[in-house]
Amino acid sequence: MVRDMRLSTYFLPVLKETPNEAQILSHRLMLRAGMVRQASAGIYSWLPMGLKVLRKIEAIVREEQDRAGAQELLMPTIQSAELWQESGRYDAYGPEMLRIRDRHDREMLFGPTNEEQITDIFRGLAKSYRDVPKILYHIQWKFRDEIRPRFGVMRGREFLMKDSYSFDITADDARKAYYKMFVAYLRTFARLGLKAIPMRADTGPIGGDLSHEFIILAETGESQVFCHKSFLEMDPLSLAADYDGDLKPVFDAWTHNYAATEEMHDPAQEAALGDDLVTARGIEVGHIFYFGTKYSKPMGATVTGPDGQPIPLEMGSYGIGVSRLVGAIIEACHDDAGIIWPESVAPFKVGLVNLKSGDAATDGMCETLYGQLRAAGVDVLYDDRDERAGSKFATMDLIGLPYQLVVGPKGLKEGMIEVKTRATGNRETLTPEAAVHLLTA
RNA sequence: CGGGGUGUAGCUCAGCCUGGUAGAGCGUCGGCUUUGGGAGCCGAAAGUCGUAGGUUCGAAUCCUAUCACCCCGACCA
Repeated sequence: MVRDMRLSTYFLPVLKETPNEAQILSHRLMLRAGMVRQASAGIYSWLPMGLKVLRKIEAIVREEQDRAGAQELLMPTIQSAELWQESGRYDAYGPEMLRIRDRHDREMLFGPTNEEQITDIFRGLAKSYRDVPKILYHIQWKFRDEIRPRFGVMRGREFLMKDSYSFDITADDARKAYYKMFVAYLRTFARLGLKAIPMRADTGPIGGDLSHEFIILAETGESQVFCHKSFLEMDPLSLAADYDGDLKPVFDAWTHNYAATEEMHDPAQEAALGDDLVTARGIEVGHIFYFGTKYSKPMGATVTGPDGQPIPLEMGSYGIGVSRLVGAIIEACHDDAGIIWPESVAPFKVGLVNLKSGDAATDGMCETLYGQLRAAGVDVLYDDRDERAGSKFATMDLIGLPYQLVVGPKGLKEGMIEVKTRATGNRETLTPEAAVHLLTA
């Protein structure tokens, strides 16, 4: 834990007014809460509190990938054009790819994704059918030179993405890898405090039925989505995910009901659902594909089979927009006063509000509580500034920490302090001991 | 890339039409008073008016070019 988290010294440049550059809500709140600063169109610097949230999301994504048996590595942001020429995508990608020349005039690019890179790694180092199955992933910055970046970090040009790649020798095994990632995604988004619904996605020229977008529901979502209402009741964390077992039943349970994005929807099926149909706005936060030998064949990625013959690798790729999730979570979790962080990704669990900085009694009590909570491993942001109460409350509501621990002279006279739950607005008057107990439980 | 819009103090904006050498609120800094939901008073610092040309005695203001950013569309984790 960082040594000291006092607002008097923490770099949290909150804005009272909304900068003109931001239109969408999450973008406004991120700027106002001092989380990011735009560097140029679609490119952002992450300020301390924004980075803290980004890291928390990243950690959850990583834990769930690891749990599913994926192994983390790290590939570079800058790639050689040669690999992309091999797969045929160097020309296909178009101006969305940021192309760079190094001092020797060699063609390079800032990676928009890493299929070629991972295929190159795997073909060079994995030689036998015994080297599969494998799922490899990394969490790395990508660049896509979008025609029109917008919505703040939700559609930036530079973005942090988790991308996994699976390697198998049969389509059947590849499907098992797909199920693992499918389940890992359900768990990941649920842990992030989101209701994510897998929806059939367009597989493009590759064909097949194995591609899903994970869409979270938010009123300000970018696209229209349709699904059976049963999805709203399903809880991914309640199911036991045995990654060594058969995950097909889980996959089936989550895919047999109707769910579709605007591009894929089917009015006939929707009409048949009747009252069970939910129409909502959604934000795509993950996308998984099975694409077979699309890259392994042109790039010559094979392993030697039991019979001594080369087998082209069956592959899939699985993406999560990590930086996009920061904005997406805010879109799904906010009110008029500001952000309401799910506890799992909150930059701090508790905001300690000293209502009368400079008063011996409140200062003393705050120091005591601050020390006790930190000793118990609770992430606390202590507002020790010499500001008025109203301003402190407004700041706390804006930055959306799950709990506000309010210490003022009035309450202290009675030996009491207050705990406010940001999500519900509920306030409880408690003794300091009870409050600490509540927040460390 | 097509269409629309905006660039003036850290932020939100006024001033531009009708040219005369830059303002307000918030924030910041100092002081006093306040102290349970973005307080009040006094004082201060802070802007090559996006940039470059042009017109003019004189340009934030008029003209031209250019850059940046935002919105709608096509495209996307």
